[in-house]
Amino acid sequence: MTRLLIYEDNPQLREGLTMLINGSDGFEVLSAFKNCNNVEDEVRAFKPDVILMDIDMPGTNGIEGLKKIREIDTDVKILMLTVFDDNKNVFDAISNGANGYVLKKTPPARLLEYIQEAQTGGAPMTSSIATQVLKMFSSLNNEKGQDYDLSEREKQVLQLLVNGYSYKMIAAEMFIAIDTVRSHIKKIYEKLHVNSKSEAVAKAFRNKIV
Amino acid sequence: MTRLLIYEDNPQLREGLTMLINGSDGFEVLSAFKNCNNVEDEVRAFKPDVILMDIDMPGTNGIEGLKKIREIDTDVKILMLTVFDDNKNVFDAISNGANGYVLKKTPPARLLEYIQEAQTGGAPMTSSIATQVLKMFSSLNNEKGQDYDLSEREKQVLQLLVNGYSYKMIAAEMFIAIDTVRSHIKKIYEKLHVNSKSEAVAKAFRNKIV
DNA sequence: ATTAAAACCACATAATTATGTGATGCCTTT
DNA sequence: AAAGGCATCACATAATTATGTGGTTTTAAT
Repeated sequence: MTRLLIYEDNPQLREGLTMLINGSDGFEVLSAFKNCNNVEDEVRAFKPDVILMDIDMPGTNGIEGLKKIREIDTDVKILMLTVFDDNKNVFDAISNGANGYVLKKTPPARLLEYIQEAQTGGAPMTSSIATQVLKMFSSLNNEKGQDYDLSEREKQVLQLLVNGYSYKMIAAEMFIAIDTVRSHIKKIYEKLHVNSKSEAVAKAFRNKIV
Repeated sequence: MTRLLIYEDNPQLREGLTMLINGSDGFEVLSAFKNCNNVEDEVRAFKPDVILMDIDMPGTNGIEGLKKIREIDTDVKILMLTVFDDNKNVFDAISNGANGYVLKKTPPARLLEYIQEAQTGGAPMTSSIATQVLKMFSSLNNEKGQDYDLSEREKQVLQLLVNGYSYKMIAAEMFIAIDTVRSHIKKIYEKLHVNSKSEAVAKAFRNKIV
């Protein structure tokens, strides 16, 4: 038996969801609330398996509710409900430990499947939401800016700078004179348009050169 | 009519998929191959809507095949097939522009739905795969290590260091004496266990203090 | 063959950074 | 009331870094 709590401000939808779920074998709605004002107490009291959480609610919105719940319970499965596949909310929901993210227009049969999947450790997502997630994901990992035409040797030096090496240590590490290290670094600064070690290090991180 | 290419080294599965899809209204398998050796030519020749790509193939594996295809065609939808929800492959597939990622054990009816969803811009994923993705995602963004008990003022100073400010500039920016800046920085070094500006900057980035 | 870039080295000087030792006032916790 | 952390400032010195000028040699491109 999957035991649920529902948070949804729209009375029709709240009633509809409750009826649908209670009318299905293996599911039971413990209670349904119209806001998240006392979400911590409610979750503690009912100990549900799965929570359906509307994103757009007056007062404490769904993301806030999600955060509150995650502070006191990291296990309960939380399925976010929304009308839009809104980029910002998807990101926030995922970052804060939502287990799934589905559109409200999901057909009832599908929704029950999603609930079940969430309970068994899956991460059900409407495929349009999944698209958003993948886009964010690949953009996060593929934007590795320019490499500023650093030569191999210059990249090595920059890498060592990033690792906190002094000129002297770099010279020893690379078996070259300290003046050569200076030369390389001067060239690196020109190419990166900076004029200090820490700026170079910062730029290296920001542009994922290292 | 959704037109597909299939890449799958296992003859039984290849045949099975072809039969299944060809036997379904609205789907047509243009051709099925046992490896990706000539994937570019084949994609160019057939111009499919969707490609089913097995991950684990001898020779050019599915990830390599994916990369090859994406070099010549960024629009065709590519659905990765795999037996395991293997972390590393999921990551690579997503980073390289796969449109979906489903387990081979997906029931036939579901698979057809997934193909359709992929074609219409969705990102179908077996929910266990989606779980992986969400985990990677939130680990990427939530691991903000310790904050090393930096005071507010120290955080400000560190922030300015990261932005490439010199002591003099920090003093001006914060309306304090340069010696005070030194004090703060000395304390910061102690707390971060470093002893140079660039190490502090690097640590700030690595631990997402800034 | 000439050019250009990269990699290497040297000397010199100015600026910045690192480190130590003190000191004062404020606020919070004990 | 005392203790500790925080924020502020001062003076001094050593070390490191930034910058300029000027080289040689090797390698790759035109």
